[in-house]
Amino acid sequence: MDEWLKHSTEVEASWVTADLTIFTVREGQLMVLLVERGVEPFLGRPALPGGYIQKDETLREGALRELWEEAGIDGRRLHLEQLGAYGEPRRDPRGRVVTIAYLALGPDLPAPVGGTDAERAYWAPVAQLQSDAQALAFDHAEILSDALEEVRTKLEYTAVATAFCGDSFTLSELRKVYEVIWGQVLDPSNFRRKVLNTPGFVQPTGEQRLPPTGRPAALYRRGTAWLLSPPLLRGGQQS
Amino acid sequence: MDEWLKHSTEVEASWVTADLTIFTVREGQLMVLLVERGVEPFLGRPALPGGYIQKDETLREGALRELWEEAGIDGRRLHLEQLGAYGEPRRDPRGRVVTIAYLALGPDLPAPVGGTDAERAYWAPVAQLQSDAQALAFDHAEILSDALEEVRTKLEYTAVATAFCGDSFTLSELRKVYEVIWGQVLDPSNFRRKVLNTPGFVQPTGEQRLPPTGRPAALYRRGTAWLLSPPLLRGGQQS
DNA sequence: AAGCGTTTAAGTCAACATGACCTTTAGGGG
DNA sequence: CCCCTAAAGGTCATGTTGACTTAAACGCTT
Repeated sequence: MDEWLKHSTEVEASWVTADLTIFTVREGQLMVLLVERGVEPFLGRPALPGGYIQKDETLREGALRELWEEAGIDGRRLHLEQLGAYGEPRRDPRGRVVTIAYLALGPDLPAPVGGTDAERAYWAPVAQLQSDAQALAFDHAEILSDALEEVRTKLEYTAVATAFCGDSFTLSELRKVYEVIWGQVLDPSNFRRKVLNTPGFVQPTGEQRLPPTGRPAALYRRGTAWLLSPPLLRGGQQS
Repeated sequence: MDEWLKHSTEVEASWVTADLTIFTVREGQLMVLLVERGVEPFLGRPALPGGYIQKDETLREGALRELWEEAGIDGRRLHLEQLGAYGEPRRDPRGRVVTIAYLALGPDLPAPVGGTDAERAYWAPVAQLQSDAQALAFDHAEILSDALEEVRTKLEYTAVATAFCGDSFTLSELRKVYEVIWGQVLDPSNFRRKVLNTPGFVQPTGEQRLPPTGRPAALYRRGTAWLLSPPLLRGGQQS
């Protein structure tokens, strides 16, 4: 590979990893999947799941493989999108490691199983992590923060909220996703009106679901639209 | 570095590059900066400017350095944001190369000077490139397409349009940015009302500018807000 | 079976935002 | 001095929003 280096000896090979920020809504909270590191550096510290990209896989394939290896989660049914690359020269004490951060979203996911490196995988409430962000390994606190901001924004102008719901869901469940992630209560009636008036956001299945108490709720599945127009803005809704 | 590889011999080091999609508005068109490649592969083919990230620089610093080396443009005054990572295993015939794509925006920029690798740098109209996208080297057509989509969307809900204008600008100039990038004509009066009613989007300088013909236009500079609320949606404006 | 609590569903209304269109203002050039 | 042009500002019918109220449909209790 050395013959490519023409102008500078300052170029060197890097290791490329994929790290995943996996969000789900559980018990009325936004949760993120963390692993307890089983190897140095940051041994024993919580971290986002991730690992090295292999020779013949795409970045996305690598992210999916790490998700499976480290937490036993099949990511093919999750919403998975790239967040961005993080490559500060000293973000990893071992050398130059550039990580490609992925954002994954899913409905209330199964409890993760331990990974191959004897890591322990578990769901952690995001709200609680914000206070002591120092706990996370590498620059994972920054990645998590960016991921959260990304999700909050995307809720407004895409149908990404449906990724947190199952195949069919009630409007209350969908609203709960917005409320948990935005951290604000939304008016049920206005929320319903907006969602139903946004073409392609959701479509009724015709089925119903019985809540623990109260009137049955109609079920919906996600519609064909990804971009919402008009968007669902979190503005000054008070109550 | 080899002691890190525990589970697989399938991991190998990668080369990490930065590629830039630099947009500007010139002559009523959206233009992108291209270079004619001076080395193999894709010798002589147009490509986005870019090159290898060096040992001790951040990804962003590398992007800025390549911009300077390949096109003689000082990017410190440009809006520069990361687009994402592109890492298909065979995107570069020389081996595993992961590129971090950056999006740069600037006001009508000076004609670029040739780069160090005897590349010729020039502005190309984006609209014209869409037709024969095959002309670009590597996966740069895909990167360009993603960059364009990103800019179109960000115009709606951020003040990024001001990055295409100089330090002070008229509302007509700002509107022209939207019209060129969205490819649709906007009503001048309604555009003015929306921009001025969006808190922090622009602020008046008190100065005026004389157009070639017509009434003098008030000058504005960018305001303090980055996110626009309410956003400037491109919906069904007809005329 | 009548009443109650609860949740979904649907309606009301004033305030505000939007798109289409029109009028006025302020320059330069003939 | 009139005309052309572009900026600036106004009008108005139509939609959308947030706050709030009312109706419907279930289980549960009495």
